[in-house]
Amino acid sequence: MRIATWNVNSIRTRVGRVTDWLERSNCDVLAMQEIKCKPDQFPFEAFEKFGYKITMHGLNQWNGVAFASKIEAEDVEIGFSGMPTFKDVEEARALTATFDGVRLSSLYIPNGRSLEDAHYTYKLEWLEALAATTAEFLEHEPETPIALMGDFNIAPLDTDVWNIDDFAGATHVSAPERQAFSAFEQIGLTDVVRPRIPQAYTYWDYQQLRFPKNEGMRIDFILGNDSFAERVTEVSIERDERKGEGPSDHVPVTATIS
DNA sequence: ATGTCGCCTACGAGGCGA
Repeated sequence: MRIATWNVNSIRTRVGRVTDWLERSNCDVLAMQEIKCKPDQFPFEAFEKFGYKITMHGLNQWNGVAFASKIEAEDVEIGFSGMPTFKDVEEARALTATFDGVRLSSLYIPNGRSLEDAHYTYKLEWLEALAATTAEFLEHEPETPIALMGDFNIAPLDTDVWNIDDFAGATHVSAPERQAFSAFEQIGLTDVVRPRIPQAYTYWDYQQLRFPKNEGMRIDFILGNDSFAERVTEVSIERDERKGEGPSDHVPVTATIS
């Protein structure tokens, strides 16, 4: 089974590129983030044409997460237990389902905006709650293979950004964010891509020629428990998907499991 | 060069979020 995660930055704008990639990539389950639409706006037919079923959660023009899969999604869960709200508003940032016995989450972690912003506190709380709920799940079902997949909006290592000196005082690299990220490792999840691809970016800002200059960030991850990680046979970061006409600012990250 | 993109409202262009 080949799975992938991709922040598509609007599925309505990107539908052609996403279905083109699915057709070429032999992907069984794609976790998408930032679909940026409500259910009545989602281009279901384009995916159905290529044999993919859509499971989605979108509330408005912001955020939004989904799966496109050749495999039936079972036990679908919107959000997660204890998921924080922002100013009492629930956001469309988490969707979980089981595919052939593998439990996968599509996650769009809050950006944080700046270290002084209320969204930064929200980001840290959101990550802490996700780790707590995941830890509880793993205690009850350690044998179930699971993976948290998505745009974490955190660069865990200094080498995950093009120049760490440019990130002084910025989000994505702060100690609290990195600590929140490492909490997933403490509860038994590991990044299944990094051991096989030690250095690569998954995101390049549209601004300031970041991609031509290869000034990117590694912020999209697949974190699996042991039951998942031991089945991984191959991974990739689809850098070519940042090229050409109308790309997302993120590229797909994939894992093949036996 | 603040070298971009995509959403919204509401019909032109500005505001917001990333």
